[in-house]
Amino acid sequence: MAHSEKQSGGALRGRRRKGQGPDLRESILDAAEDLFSRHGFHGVTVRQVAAEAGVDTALIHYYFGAKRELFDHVFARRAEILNGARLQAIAAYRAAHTGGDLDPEAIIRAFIDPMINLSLTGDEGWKNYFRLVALVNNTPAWGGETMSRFFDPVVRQLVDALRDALPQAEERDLYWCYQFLTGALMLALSETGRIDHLSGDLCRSTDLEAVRARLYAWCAAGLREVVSRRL
Amino acid sequence: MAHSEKQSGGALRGRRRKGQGPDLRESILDAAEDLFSRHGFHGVTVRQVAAEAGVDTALIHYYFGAKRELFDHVFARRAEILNGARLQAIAAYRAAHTGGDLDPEAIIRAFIDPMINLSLTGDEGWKNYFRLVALVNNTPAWGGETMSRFFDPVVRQLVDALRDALPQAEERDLYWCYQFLTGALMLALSETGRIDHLSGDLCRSTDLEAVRARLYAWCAAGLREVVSRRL
DNA sequence: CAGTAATTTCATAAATCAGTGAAATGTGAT
DNA sequence: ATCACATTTCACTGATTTATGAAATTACTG
Repeated sequence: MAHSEKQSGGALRGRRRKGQGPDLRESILDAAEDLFSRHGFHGVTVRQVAAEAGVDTALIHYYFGAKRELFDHVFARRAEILNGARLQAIAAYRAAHTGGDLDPEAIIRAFIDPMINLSLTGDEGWKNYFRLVALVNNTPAWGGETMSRFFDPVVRQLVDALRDALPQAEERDLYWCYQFLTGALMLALSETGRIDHLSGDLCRSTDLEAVRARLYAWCAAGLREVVSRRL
Repeated sequence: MAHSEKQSGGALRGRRRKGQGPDLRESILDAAEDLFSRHGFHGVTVRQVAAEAGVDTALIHYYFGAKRELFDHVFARRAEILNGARLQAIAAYRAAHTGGDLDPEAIIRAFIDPMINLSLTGDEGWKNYFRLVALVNNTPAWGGETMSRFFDPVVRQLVDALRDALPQAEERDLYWCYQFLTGALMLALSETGRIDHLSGDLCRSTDLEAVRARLYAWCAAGLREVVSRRL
């Protein structure tokens, strides 16, 4: 059975893959990512995933086992890349400012930019993935636990850096600010089109450069204010 | 058929209701609200709703027709109350400040407070409802359209008031700020418990007074900064 | 080419789903 | 009491779901 973790590893990957044709395993993940991100876990059937990927449903079970395992594979696939990019961005900023003061806004940029940059590559897969993360983030039943499992380490790096930049800040406030930040960021990256309709197309959900610039300002000013008010 | 709109109106309500027993129609909506808010539309079966409400599945179809119509009834039920409270809060602030300057933060409060207050009543139904709205807000497939249908009018009132308070602001920036605000607000009201776990219980998702005070500061400062930077 | 293991397809099991029609029950008016 | 109508329950259908086991196919190795 290929969906056991042992054989899904990289050692056999070279042997498993054909020289030319499309990688069906990745095609399945792409199709699942696309559909799950739009309709949620329960809104998608493995048959639909199979149809979009152009494979038989049995093949999905062969590679990934149960439907929930397929979902977990989708969620995990890009998490490492994203976390790596974020950790590197935060570390790079810290390395470049060892002696002097740390700028909270720059730290926030290091946290936000990797996501926006990945989405701006135009890779539809990343857009789907961020929609999926936003959906999970707002799923009370198991979203919090899932988010924590994959993203807590990098969030801790963010909070650590913000604490170093704002040593007078109360610990609690940093966490609350993170929650506000991620709520705004996730919704923006979902590109639901609501803002377009609401503003009469004055704003475009897909214009992530507009989001980026304003989100910097929004979060940095919000953080400063929350920290400085004694609540 | 009771699920036709004609007979669902209020005229027959008095005759339909028994003098004593529980209102099964409301029980069904409560159960559906609870389950939909936790697992999403597709994550809930009509049978589950029936079980939680303690009624037969056929009764749900009798009252509400198809499953999607049930969902729409749940979503619409509290929307009017919420919109009324928000419109009144905005209007009240405007009425109290006809001559002088308008304070953007006070306008934001008028938009945020009704939601937090309703959630703080302790009525589990309202908490479920806000979870549901947050879920819909982050549902790309049909969430944007649904949100617009129910909440656009009150959002326009918010934007109008902010424009009056900040006449020098660019129109686009007001909409972007609204999006950031609602992303943070919806996530906070979802009370997913993630912030609790992340902060080592330094923050409590359920402590909406902590959210309220910080969200005021966060949004007001963010708005000022976004508007003042020329982007 | 023969042999072996991985991959892919086929057929189907077993459970569950949304939704329906008719019967049964309750309720209020006359 | 009886009639009309609203409500509730029961029994069920047809479609669809996840998932499996076996067969067929493909790719690689010696």
